[in-house]
Amino acid sequence: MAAPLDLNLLKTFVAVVETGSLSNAAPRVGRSQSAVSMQMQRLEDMVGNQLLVRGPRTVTPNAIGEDFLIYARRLLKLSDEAWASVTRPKETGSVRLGVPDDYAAFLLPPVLSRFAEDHPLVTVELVCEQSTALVKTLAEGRLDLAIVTRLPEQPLDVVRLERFVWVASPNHVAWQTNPLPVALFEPGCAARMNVLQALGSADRSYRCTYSSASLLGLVAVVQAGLAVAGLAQRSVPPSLRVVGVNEGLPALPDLEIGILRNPLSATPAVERLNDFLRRDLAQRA
Amino acid sequence: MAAPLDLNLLKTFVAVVETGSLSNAAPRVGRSQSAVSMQMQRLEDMVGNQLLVRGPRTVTPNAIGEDFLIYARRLLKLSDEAWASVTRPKETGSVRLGVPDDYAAFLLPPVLSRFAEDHPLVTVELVCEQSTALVKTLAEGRLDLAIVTRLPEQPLDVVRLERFVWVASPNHVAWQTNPLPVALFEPGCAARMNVLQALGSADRSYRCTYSSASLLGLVAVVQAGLAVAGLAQRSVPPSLRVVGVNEGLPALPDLEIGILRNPLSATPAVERLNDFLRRDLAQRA
DNA sequence: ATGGCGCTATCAGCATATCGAATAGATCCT
DNA sequence: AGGATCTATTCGATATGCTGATAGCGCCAT
Repeated sequence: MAAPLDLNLLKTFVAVVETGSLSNAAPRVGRSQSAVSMQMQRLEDMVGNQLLVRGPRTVTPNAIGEDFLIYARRLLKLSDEAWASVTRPKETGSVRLGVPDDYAAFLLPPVLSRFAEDHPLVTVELVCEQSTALVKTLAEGRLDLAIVTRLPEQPLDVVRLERFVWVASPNHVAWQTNPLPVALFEPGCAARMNVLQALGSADRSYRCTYSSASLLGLVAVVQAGLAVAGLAQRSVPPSLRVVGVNEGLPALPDLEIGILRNPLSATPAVERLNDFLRRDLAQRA
Repeated sequence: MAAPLDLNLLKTFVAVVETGSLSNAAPRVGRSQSAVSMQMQRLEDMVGNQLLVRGPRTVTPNAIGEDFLIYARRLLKLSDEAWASVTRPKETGSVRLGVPDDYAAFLLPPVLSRFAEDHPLVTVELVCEQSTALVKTLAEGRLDLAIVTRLPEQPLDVVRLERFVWVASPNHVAWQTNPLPVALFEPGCAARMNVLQALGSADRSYRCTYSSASLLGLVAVVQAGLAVAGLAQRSVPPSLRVVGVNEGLPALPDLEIGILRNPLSATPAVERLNDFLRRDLAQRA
């Protein structure tokens, strides 16, 4: 029997093939470009065959490399399964997580998907409300964790800043109307306060044409050209366009995101999700 | 995704479980006992779980270790397949291998099985004859390789020593008969010469009650209690028992095993099998 | 034609991971 | 009690893999 393959080399090989270049694979596997280059050379030396064709702009697998790629993926997957079998978390149970609905729509799905991968036995119940309502629901003990936007003067451990932008319909110029037609989230919402504060500071007169807790309602009004609105940049759907100072609108301050924790919810599952969210949100800031 | 597993550690883990101890696994993976000890510690640290239970004389997997063992074996097998896919030898063709029939019965099957795994496209034709006959067949060009027992004064590169023992029926005491009834292989055979030489040196009178090239014939005579015989220890079937100096029989010298090569057989396939046999026979000495 | 960009390959120096040999400690057996 | 067998640990050597810098090549825009 030959020496077993080095799965780290295989992981890099897969990343190179999937990204199409050594340089782009490097951050993916947490190595420098030169390390990746040498790893691939080493792998080819070990197996005694060329696996990759280096073009001027892209790197592609040759025929042997394509065969090998299938095995590489199978081995890495099986390695993951082996990990899971031996490090299988024993945490079960539910976590009630509160989150504003714009985050539920755009920020959370990949996060929760990754958490579920690592913690297949933990159930996450999602409650979508505005941040102020979440604070209240948590205080009443009906939530374990809540992702919230910080209100002025509210003590909150901020784990992330989120850009906050004006959005308008791509086919209308609602911002040229006076007073400015604005669609706002419910009173008490940090996003609403950000908008009003900016308009107040800029001495810009406005008219509130729509007020709702619903992100989708806001998007519909803006898309119809009836108003502009302030949204977290990450929440901006493709049907709207970002506008700003070029259109004579005042700059909007960033939103500050934090995680609140119910002190009475002390299960390992809550602990895990809390840690996971903290790390993930901070990483992707 | 976690870092991929180190398959070298898994290989060691499998060897430890299969041999039942760290010390016995060490030569199997080509490492010292201390390296094996540290590897297992490292593996357990990495996965965050104990996998092995260390007893005073044996090491066994715990429940988690048994789960992991299954994955370890699958990963190592898949790694072998990946190797084969990328280093698939293109050697095809046949190799005519001559071997004495006691080796054919007991020594060769696992060897050839392993060779076939690594060289699925090579066909091995097996010719079973006594060593002296094999030497002749090879010289006539009808064999490519031959495993033979060295005759006195024969130049042969010995790759292996094989213990040679007296065998008798478990239900009879044929060795107490005078003159000693002996079943022998054909004249010219090294095993036969070993027996006669030992008896001559011990000045023990004997009677040849059976002479044959057939291992099975010898076994039948001995099993019936009609004679004793000298066999390579590895060839001794369960139906016979090993006897020796305790029964008043002279010690038998080891058999010397070597591989002969037809100089005109220079194909890559012959080369491969030759190398493979050399390595394998020497390793299991 | 030239310069800039994007990419891989290579080199030198450094950090660290792994190894073997020696030894300590524990258990078992005679 | 002594010897054998086993695992764990320590220490020093060294092999290995890494990063950062740079050379070389091809492509593209001016």
